[in-house]
Amino acid sequence: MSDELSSALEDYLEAILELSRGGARVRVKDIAARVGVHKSTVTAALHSLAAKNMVVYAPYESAVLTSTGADLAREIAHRHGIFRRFLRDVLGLSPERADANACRLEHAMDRACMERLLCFVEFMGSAAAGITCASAFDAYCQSRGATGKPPAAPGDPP
Amino acid sequence: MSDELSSALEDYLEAILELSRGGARVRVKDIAARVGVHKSTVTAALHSLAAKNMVVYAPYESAVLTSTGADLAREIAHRHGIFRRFLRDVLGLSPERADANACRLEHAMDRACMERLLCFVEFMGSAAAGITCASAFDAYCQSRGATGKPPAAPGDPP
DNA sequence: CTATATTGTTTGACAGATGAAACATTCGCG
DNA sequence: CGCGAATGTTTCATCTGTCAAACAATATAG
Repeated sequence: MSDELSSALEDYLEAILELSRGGARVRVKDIAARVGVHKSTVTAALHSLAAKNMVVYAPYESAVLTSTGADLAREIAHRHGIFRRFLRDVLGLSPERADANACRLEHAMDRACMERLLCFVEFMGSAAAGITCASAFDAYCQSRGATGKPPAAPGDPP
Repeated sequence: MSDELSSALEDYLEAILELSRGGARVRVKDIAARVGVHKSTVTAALHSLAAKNMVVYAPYESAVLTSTGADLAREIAHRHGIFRRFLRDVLGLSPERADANACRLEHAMDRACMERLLCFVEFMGSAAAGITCASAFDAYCQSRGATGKPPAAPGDPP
């Protein structure tokens, strides 16, 4: 009933946005593959999103984001991108790991924090800080963590 | 069956750890109050945690963390602390907002990322960077966001 | 020591997310 | 067109996490 979507539904919305970028119809099969769930789960999610006016959905037809849905999807993708940049460019993690973590973090931070984080990422990307801080951070990491790269956590992909 | 706990169970574990710091027995009522759920939900969670060997639990008795459970609880609390420091000290958010967000973020980042983030928080807290970067970041925020504090997001507590 | 207040548990209901399998539809080729 | 492959949907079952209310145990005041 609430107007807040669950993480799961946010993921579907994001997937639909990405898949619709190419212009082709958004297939249940492709959403399922992207999110990593069964097709029937996608159908259920589409019903749920339609009930919340996030997509227009009719059986056997391509799901289309409503303007509300598209706005939300863009916001989620935006959050994802901010986290990815932070993890990759500021913390220096691998793109894969940055992305995998961004996928989960994107659902957990409120708007005010996100804005501040975006500011910070941009700040660190600016000439002034980028050079000063980034290299200083790297040196700092070297000085205490041997490689500077985080030690591969047992059981985690590299 | 998996050895990974859900966010919900991680929250209970963390609550039990905090509540047991005082030395007093950990009451279902207090866990419920802290996590913000009904008492019966806590009982169910305790059964679940006991089945995963995270707590030793017998009806009407105080739940006690196993050593595995205590380790995990400490790790979660550690993550919480790292995020809180990052949000408060680096991004400059209010302690309340930092804590509220840390509560959710703590379940979403993998170990390698956390270690790197910890490094970063410590780096930013060190004399070298703390002064240089923090004040530069503040200036940067001022220059683009009017107040430097993120604009109050509609619907969010201040 | 008992009555009462406090605390904890059980039971039953429900919503959300998921998978499997049976079923239905649509698409594309010959 | 018409059949078979690909795609999508329904139905059914399960698992989590949750609450509410009835119930049970414990603790405490008198």
